[in-house]
This record gives sequence, structure tokens and C-alpha cells, in this order.
Amino acid sequence: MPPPDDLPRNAVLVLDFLLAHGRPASAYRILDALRPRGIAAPPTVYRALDRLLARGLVHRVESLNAFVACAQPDHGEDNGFAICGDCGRVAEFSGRAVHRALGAIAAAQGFELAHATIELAGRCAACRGGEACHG
Amino acid sequence: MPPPDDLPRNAVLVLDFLLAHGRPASAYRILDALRPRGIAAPPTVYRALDRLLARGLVHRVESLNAFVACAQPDHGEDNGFAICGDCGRVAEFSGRAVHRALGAIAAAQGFELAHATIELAGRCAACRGGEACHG
DNA sequence: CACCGGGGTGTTATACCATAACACAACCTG
DNA sequence: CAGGTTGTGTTATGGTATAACACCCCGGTG
Repeated sequence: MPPPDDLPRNAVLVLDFLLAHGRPASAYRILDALRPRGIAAPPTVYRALDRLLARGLVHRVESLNAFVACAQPDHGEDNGFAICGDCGRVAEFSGRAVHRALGAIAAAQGFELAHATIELAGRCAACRGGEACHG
Repeated sequence: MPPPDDLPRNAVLVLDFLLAHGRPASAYRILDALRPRGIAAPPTVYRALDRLLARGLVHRVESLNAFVACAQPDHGEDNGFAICGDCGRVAEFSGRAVHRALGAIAAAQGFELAHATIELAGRCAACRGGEACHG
């Protein structure tokens, strides 16, 4: 499922890096990684990220001020992330049940919901596996 | 636990400002507001915020890089915010249904959940009321 | 008293995150 | 060619956050 390849060169560079990276990276981390490929200044990275965000190919992780490649570009807008504090990887989930509950809360307050940010911090199964199972 | 008043001077200044402000404020906004009261540099503000965050008297709004006084310091850890893009105010909610759903998602992935960030962007009832009903 | 230690604070400097503003090249279109 | 749009490069700046060190106050302790 190669993402639509009508992307500008820099967007492709950034997306490829994030896919290979496999976890969130800050814009400046991306910049450092792509300097050898000709990207020299922050605006270049942010412009590429803006495109990718607009297409849903990349998400911003607010609690990290970082960006991550979307695992499954076909899912909805309001996805959530489970962020492992040990390995730094994030698992993406769509969480329809969560969004239903959020919609209900918003409706009860008369709040017009445009976008939901859901980020879970903790430890992933892999990192938990490495240590004693405490029940 | 009522806001214990064994807080250092600067923490009280910051908390009082946030309570009076009634909406999120960035650390530098707080700094500007408190300069006349003798606070001169960012670390002073961040130290006060750290104390207040630790006691649950203030919350960080990740999607705004800002801080807001807690409306009801007696509620749990994993509260959520409904952030109005028009007036900038946030409504805090505890959302047990959401946390139940999040807990289920985390459990299904074997993810050990430590903290949930839930932030809704949209428009509050008051700001919606002010304009034509576009139904 | 002399000494020590810890908490809170002040200050400087710096790192990290993000965007404004302007200039240039490539392209398409009439 | 003129004019528009899109992507890009570059410089400079603004906004967010913390490291590192010095100082003071205060309370114990011998």
C-alpha cells in the first residue's frame, strides 16, 4: 500500500525517514537525519510535515512535540496513540468506543467537537515482557 | 484535599494568576504577568508549575503547550479537556466512560497504562450560541 | 557558636520547537 | 512572453523548556 506518490520530493524524504525510524521523531531530529540528503533548514522539514499531516500520512504526537508515520492511512481522523516510555514506540489505535464516549461528553456540554487528541503514556507489552510479571 | 496552603511563595503567585486568568496560559505569559510581582526568569515559573502539577492543582494542556488551574482538585488523575478554539477557555471533565474504554484498549494491547492525555478541540456552547444556527 | 544540609530562589546561558518573510526556480497556461 | 501557482531555499526571529551554578534562609547537631 504505497502512499500516493504524487508527493513532493521533500515530503517523500521525510515520510521515508519516519517509516524507517518506526517511532516518533522531532522535526529537528528529522532535519539532522536528512541533512546529508540536502535538507538544510527547519522550514523545509515543517513544510513537508504539513503536507503529510494534511494527507493523514503522518500524525503529530502532542505530548512529545514529535511526529510519527501513520501505520494505517485508511483509518479515521481521531485516532489515538499508546506511547511506550521505555522504547519510545507508539501503537496507533482507532478506538471507536473512546470516540463514542467523547462524543457523548461533548454533546452533554453543548461542545461542538472538531478534533480529539488521545495519547496514552505507559509501557508496551514488549517492554513489560522483559521483566517480572507482577500479576 | 483542599489546596493546602503550604505552598512556596512563587507557586501561590502562579496559581493565583491561573485561577484569575480562567483559561490556559503559557509559561511565558505567566512570566509576563508576574514580572511586576518580582518574577524575572523562566525557571522560576517552571519550578512553580512543577510543584503545582505534582499536587494536581494545575494541569498541562499538551496541545497548547500551556497550563491551566484545576477546576476541581478532587477528581482523578486522568481528566480531559474540552478546548474552545474561539474563546480559549477549557472545560475539564473526568469522563469515566472514556477511561474505561481507554483501559480496555490498553489492556487488549498488553499496554500498561500510566497516564492518559485527552484533549478535545472545538467550540463551546457559549461561543456556538452567539452565531446563526447553521442547521 | 561553628558546621552542615536541604529547600527555595535568582541568574545566566543555552537547547529545543516552530514560523515569518522574502527570494528564486520550475512549471503550466494563455 | 506575461502571469499564476507550487515547491523550494535562506535568513532571521519568536516561543517553549531546562541545565548549571550561586545564594540565602532556616533548622538541626555537636
